[in-house]
Amino acid sequence: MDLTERKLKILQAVIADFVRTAEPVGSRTISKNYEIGSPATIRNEMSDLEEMGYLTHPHTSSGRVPSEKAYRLYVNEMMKKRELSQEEKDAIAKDLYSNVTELENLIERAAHVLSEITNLTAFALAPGNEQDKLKYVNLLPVDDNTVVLTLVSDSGKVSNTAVRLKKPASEQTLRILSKNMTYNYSGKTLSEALTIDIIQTLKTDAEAMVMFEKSIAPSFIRTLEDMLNVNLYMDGLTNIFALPEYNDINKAKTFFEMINRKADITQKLISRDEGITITIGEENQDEDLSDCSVVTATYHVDGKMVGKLGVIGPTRMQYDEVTSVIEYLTDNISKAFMLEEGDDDDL
Amino acid sequence: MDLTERKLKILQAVIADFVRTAEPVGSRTISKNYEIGSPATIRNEMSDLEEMGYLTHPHTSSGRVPSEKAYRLYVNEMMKKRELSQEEKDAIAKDLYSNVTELENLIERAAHVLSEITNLTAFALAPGNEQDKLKYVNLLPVDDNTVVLTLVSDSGKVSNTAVRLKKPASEQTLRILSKNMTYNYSGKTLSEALTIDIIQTLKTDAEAMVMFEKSIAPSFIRTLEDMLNVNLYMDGLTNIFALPEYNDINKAKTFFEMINRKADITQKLISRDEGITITIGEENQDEDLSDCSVVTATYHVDGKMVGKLGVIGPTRMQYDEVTSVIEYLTDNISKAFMLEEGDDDDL
DNA sequence: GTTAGCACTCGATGTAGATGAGTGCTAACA
DNA sequence: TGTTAGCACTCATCTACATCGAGTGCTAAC
Repeated sequence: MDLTERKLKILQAVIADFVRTAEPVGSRTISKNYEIGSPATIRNEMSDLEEMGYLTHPHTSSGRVPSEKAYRLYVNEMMKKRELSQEEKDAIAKDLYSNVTELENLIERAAHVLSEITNLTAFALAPGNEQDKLKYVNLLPVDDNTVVLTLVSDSGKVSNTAVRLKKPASEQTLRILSKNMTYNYSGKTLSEALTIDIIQTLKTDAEAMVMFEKSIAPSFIRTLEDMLNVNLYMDGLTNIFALPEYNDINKAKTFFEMINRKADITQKLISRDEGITITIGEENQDEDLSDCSVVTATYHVDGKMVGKLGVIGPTRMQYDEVTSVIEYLTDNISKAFMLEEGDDDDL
Repeated sequence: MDLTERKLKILQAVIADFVRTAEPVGSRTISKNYEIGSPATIRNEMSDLEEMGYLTHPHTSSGRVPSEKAYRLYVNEMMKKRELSQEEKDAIAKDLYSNVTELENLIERAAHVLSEITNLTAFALAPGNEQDKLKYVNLLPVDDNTVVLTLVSDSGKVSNTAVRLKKPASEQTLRILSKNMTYNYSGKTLSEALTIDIIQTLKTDAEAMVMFEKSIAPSFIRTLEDMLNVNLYMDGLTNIFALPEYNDINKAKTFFEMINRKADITQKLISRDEGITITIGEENQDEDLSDCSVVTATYHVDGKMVGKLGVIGPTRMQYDEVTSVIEYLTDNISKAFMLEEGDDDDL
């Protein structure tokens, strides 16, 4: 079956309506608000669209809801870039630079502004020491339940962390892990290290794998972040309470619990690609994010990526607006960093 | 009317039951579980207790709920100190010191452990540069809507913050405010400055007062905190979802919004007295906290207060347990700091 | 290919009655 | 005089049932 012009028009209408109201959209509504045809015609088309996987049906007698496939299509093909008006831009910039004294502060502010405009949960990743490389990784057993994780970086940063193990580890397991970690991590930049998933390489040794996942990894990530001096800011957390999809207390709870695992989020964000990324629902690796969409953008200094800005919200979000605002904000941040770099001489 | 032995016993029973179940307690329940007398007798006594303000009555045909006055009485007079068993202490200590490498980290960990044990929201205030004093405070107008807030401390720290005003300010207002702030803040330590409420002294000038409250104060507090390097950690935020009092989405929302205004909380906590403090419901200055209780304790180094640890929860909380755990944790933190001080020579 | 018409589905809403936990009051009892 | 049994009354909660209406799918006519 083909996605005819009219089908696209209807799909767009359903998405637009559903994004606005969060209620399943019926054929009458669309027939009334758009000049497409009678309810019956639209019903037929919607039925086709459902067959093609773009719409779903909460129950027999309810309207249609866009599927993730529909959002993906919309984002890839149908979404027009929403140009911000000069007034909007001015308002955002004004907001962004108010109360801002330092760059670090600007990042935090950007998350704030972003969450206010989009009414979603915004996050920002402040720049870290991206160039620094890991030189040495070691696990030293102290007693049955404790090991010391040592990291040394090229720039000379040293970190020793005592890690309590959930279960006692054999010396052999520790040797394997230590060797494996050194092999995989040394020579990598700190941020690269955060993105590497060494679980794969441990598959041969279940014990080592479990130990790494449960005991070592959290401390390791935390230490890397500290060394990177990566800072994650979040804002607009409570915005989700205004969304009907989180009216259920359990949904809200799950969301907050997910958000609270900061470390996870940082890892996820860091590993994202350059530029604007839109990840919809199940496209997210993380199960907890499977009914959320995440939009991120990077900001740069000297052409190097240094940080991220983004939002998390329900798959039903105003992708066009969100994208535009994030883009405008990251542009501004990049610009601000450039100015700052120039300013350095003057100070 | 007198608080007879029996009345106290009944009150204690109501509190114990209500803390456990969050349901209004009826006369039959108490009659069954405690050897006090028949339901009718207990009803009569409860009626008296209500008249005296210790119990309330959600509606005619429901059981009794302790009032804040009852909790206050309980905390002051009836509560026995709950001694932690050696096992409990060991478990807490084990938990506290796991994954801990630095003192800063210990504080964060303490908040974590505290929230896990109490199932409430815990916070911890990490030590800052308490001795440093404010030397100079100034407001410099830049344009109608912007002023630069300058703070200089004894130790030479300087901070310039551009503050956007909600409303344009007359030069006169700025002069008044600037003078007032200098007068009130200079010579004070940074943490003292955080506790001073200069709103009082501005009452004569409504415009200055509003401007201070809405525009200046947030930046001022923030800057002070930065200079102090005070860090507020929170943990167990999502614990409230398990509490029946927050089953209502709006309640949860209000709670999170309150918690998110970190600055406010810091201010409130810093201004708290030494030792263990229990603030119940309306006793809290902040309206948003009016159905919460806050328990805090200080930890010390060299006899000087350096930080705080505490929980926020519904007025219905296990005050005895919470108090014991917080006390044990702050003792441990103080001890750890002492050791660290001693260790310095070795490193 | 489009549309009007109609039967059907199913969640949402509203109402009435039953249930039960709990109170307050009265009168009898120790 | 304090305690208790008994009883009428209150009120939130639950269940069953009817109703409503938004929306669909299908058929037949245009």
